[in-house]
Amino acid sequence: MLVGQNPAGLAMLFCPGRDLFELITSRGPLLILWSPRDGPQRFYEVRNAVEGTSERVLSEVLKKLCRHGLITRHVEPSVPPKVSYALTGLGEGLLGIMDGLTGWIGRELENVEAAKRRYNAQEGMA
Amino acid sequence: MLVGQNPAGLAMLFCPGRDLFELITSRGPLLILWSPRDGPQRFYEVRNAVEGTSERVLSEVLKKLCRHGLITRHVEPSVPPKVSYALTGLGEGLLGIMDGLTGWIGRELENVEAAKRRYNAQEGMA
DNA sequence: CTGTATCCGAGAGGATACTG
DNA sequence: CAGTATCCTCTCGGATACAG
Repeated sequence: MLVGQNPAGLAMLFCPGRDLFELITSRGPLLILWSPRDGPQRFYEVRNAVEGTSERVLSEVLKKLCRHGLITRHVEPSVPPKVSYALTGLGEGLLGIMDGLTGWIGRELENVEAAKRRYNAQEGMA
Repeated sequence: MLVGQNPAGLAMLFCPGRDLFELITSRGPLLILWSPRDGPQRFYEVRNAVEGTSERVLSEVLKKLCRHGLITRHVEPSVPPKVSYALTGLGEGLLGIMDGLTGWIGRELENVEAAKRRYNAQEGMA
């Protein structure tokens, strides 16, 4: 089920791409994906960069991102082990798209806030 | 807190725009926003279009979308009442941006799936 | 028809401790 | 250093019943 009579292009989204869509739009992944944007990062670097995400979630998400081919995981067999994560082309592409969204938010935020104020004002009288 | 040392442009996102971002990326809103894309829709029309979202969530989300100025709510004072929801310019703009994302998913989905298969294959041996 | 109120279960995600 | 395991809370979202 889920979205039957909706415009095409959406239907496409909510079946095969559903999984991917949810990955992208959940809280953790975006934040984490942003982290290695300027070059590969070690586990603890990502953790510090994101700050506010537990290690449990972090490793979980990193695994997911790997599995979807958005980042790569490189292990250097030494003691202590060094593991670094880097964006793939796919991941970069996604970030590019998300820039569209963050850009839109940046541009329109003021309008949205204005709308909120108007809405609240209306509520006040009525 | 939340994202301190991250690249600029992100910081912008995760403070004032945070609220808006979360609205956009939660499950209900997107689906619901898509519904009145081809013209105003009544409450039950939206409900039928989305199918899989409870009335509780639906009315809640519609209210939020209203408050953020993404849709308008028009009440026709009759018995029984007729209420219709329509996209605003702001809402249309957002949908336009989201098309970017759905488009990307559409184009790259195959690559993502391929990456998954590769990942799983590697896991098999190792 | 258009909602609001109430209840409830599943799952996301945080904190902490421990292992290779 | 790089995780995994465990526990636990808290919010999201579904189902249902009822009101204007």
